[in-house]
Amino acid sequence: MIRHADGLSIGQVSEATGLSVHALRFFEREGLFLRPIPRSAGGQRVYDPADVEWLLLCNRLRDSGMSIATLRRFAELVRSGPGNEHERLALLEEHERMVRARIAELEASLAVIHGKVVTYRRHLHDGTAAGLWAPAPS
Amino acid sequence: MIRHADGLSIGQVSEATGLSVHALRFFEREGLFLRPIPRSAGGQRVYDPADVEWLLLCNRLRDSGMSIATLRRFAELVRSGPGNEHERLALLEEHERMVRARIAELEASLAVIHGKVVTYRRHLHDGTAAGLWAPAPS
DNA sequence: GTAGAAACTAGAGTGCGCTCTAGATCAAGC
DNA sequence: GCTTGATCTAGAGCGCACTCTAGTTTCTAC
Repeated sequence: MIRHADGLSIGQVSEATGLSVHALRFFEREGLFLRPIPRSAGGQRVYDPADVEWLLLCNRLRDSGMSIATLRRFAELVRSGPGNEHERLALLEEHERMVRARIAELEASLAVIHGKVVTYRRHLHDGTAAGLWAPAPS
Repeated sequence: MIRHADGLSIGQVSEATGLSVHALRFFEREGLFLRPIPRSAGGQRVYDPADVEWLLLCNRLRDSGMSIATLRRFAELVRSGPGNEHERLALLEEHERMVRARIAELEASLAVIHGKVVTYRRHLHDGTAAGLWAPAPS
C-alpha cells in the first residue's frame, strides 16, 4: 500500500479534532467535507491536514451553535468554488450575529443568576431570608 | 366557581411566560413547580403570580443551559423548605460557572468567526484570495 | 501466519426537551 | 340551550445530532 505523505487515518483525525470516528463518518454522510475523502486500497479513509483544519473550523461553528444544515450549506458553497464569496460572507455574518445575540442572552441570564447567588450568600452569611424562595409562595 | 384574586389560567401563564401550555403541563409532570398547582372545581389549573415569577426564573436557568434534571433538583431543594440553602447556593454557583465558561467558549469561537468574516470582506473588497478555503484544499 | 487492533457498512437506537394527537370536558357569550 | 374556544388526560411522535450495533474486512506487529 502506498502511504503518501500526510495521509491520516480516521483514528488520527479523531484524535486531532476531538470528533469521534462515528461522528467523522456521520459528517461525511451529511456532506460536510469539502471534497470526497479518498480511500486506501483496502477501502479505508485517507484524510489530509487540510481536512483536519476544515474540521477544526467546523468545530468552532458547531460549538457556537451552527446547525448541521447550515454547516452543510456553507460546505456546499466552499465546495462549489470561487464566485460565491458574497454568499459565504452573508452566511458567516449571519452566524456572527447569532453568536453575539447568544452571548448577550447568556450575559443577561448570568446577571440574574449571579444576583441569586449573591442573595443566597448574604442569607447564609447573616441569616436574613429576604429574596429567597419560600417553600409555599405567598 | 370561585375565582379568587390573582387566579391565572394556563393560557394566561403561557402568555406571561412564553412557555406553551404543553410545556407548562410537561413542567408540572416533571416536578418543576414549587407546589402542587391547585385546580378549579372543573379540574382546570389555577396558577398564581408567584408561579409565574418562578417560571420566569426557570426560563433564565433553562435559556442559560440548565438541564431539566438540574432544574428539578433545584426545585426539589426549594420545595423542601429552609435548611438546605447551602445546597441551593452550590447548585447556583455551579451553574454560574458553567454559564461563564460557555460565554468564554462562545467568545473564542466568535473571534475565529469574526476573523473569517474580516478575511472575506477584504477578499471581496480588493480581490485577494488569501486565507479563503479553496474548493480542493492543497 | 496469526493475533489483536482498527476500520468498514447499513441501519437501529439514544437522550433531550418538548410538541402534538385524540377524544372528552369545561367555560363564556349570545 | 348552543356554539365556540379553552382546557383536560395519557401517551405517541418529533427533530437534532450523534452514538452504537453487528457482522465483516483490513492493517500492524510479532
